[in-house]
Amino acid sequence: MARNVEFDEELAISRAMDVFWKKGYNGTKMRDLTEAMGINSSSLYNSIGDKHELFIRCIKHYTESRMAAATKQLGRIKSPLKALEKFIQSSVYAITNEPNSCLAIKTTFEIAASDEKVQKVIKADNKFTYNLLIDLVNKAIEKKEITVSQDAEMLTDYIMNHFSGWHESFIIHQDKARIKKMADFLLAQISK
Amino acid sequence: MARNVEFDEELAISRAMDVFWKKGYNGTKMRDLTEAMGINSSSLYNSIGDKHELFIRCIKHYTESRMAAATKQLGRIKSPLKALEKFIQSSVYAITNEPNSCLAIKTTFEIAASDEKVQKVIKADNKFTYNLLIDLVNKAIEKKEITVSQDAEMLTDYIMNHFSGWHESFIIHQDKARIKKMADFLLAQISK
DNA sequence: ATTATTTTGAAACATATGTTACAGAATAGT
DNA sequence: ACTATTCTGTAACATATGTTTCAAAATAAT
Repeated sequence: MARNVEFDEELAISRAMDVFWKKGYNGTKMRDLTEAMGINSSSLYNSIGDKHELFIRCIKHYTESRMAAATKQLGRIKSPLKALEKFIQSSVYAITNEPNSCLAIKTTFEIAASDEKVQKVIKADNKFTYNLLIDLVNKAIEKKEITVSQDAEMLTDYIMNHFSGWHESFIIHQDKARIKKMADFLLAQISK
Repeated sequence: MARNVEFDEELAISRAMDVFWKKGYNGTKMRDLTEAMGINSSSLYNSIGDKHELFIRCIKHYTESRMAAATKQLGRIKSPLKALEKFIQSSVYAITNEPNSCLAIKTTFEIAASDEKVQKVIKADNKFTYNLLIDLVNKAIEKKEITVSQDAEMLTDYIMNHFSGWHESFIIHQDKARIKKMADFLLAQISK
């Protein structure tokens, strides 16, 4: 028996996410957010909550979108090693072509250590990727597509942990070729 | 013909560094800094400058200390591969025992992409480590201690780029064993 | 059409924040 | 001891910042 929300909440979250992505949590001001979202702060507080709650929504949006994309992309690939390759190559593409480095990694280094709620979202995202990859690694080991190590857990960690270094490298050098060479070497290492 | 500065500037910088290290650039307030440094803002502005200049001094202090420590530690080791091992093991120790993750990496992800002066310091630090390591890698390749690849530049990048992933992992899981296993695997990979 | 309820916009609020002003204290060189 | 100069502490300043207030607008259900 009353008025409905006027703005598209998902679109607004996505716009806010872009601001946080570029400026970080502490670097983003409420006025940056309301301007980008195209709504007034009273509407924001009324429908979503304060800055921190909005940030949580934004990083959830970010991580959930990535999860959906990864699941979709890897689903149809039969060879587990080929799927791993695809995942790594997609990461390289994102790292070297997106305007900002990964929001999850930036958030991890900026505030995850001191913000429990944020850490929970980051952990969930990490766990998802870990589960996705360890499944592939296990299958690849079974099929003898991977023989470099039998320790699937370590190997999954090992693979995953390359991405933030690649982001770091790209922030510093903006050199796509360097990232590609490292990725090729990683792939060569695990493909034997 | 006048009064001298009362406080120990290097000590004050070191105290300020600890605050930035823990809270990040945007998360640190001037009053956090003056309190930790034990001086008031007029002395700070009078002797060092504004927040940004102080930050530059702090990250320079951080990176220069690390450079000195690395040079000192690796100088006496004869085998280049052993020196690489030592560097990696020292990094693992720092990552899993220091109260905050690397200030240079945190800074890279927080503001290096949008702050030229900061980026310059970060680049210099990166270049120093790169030069230190590529020298070892080249010598190790010459001595046939490393045979996994002949591309010293790529291999140096490859080794260096593990550290931020290990930091990320430790922030998320606080599990020393996971970092150690990855480091051991990396060492096994390059030691053949 | 009325009503009860919710959303929205403009403005304001309380506090935080980076920085400066200035008077007095301190001191290196004379 | 004097003096010119610099440093220090207190307080304040101007603006930024996260959040709230409240009246008016909108609308779903009756």
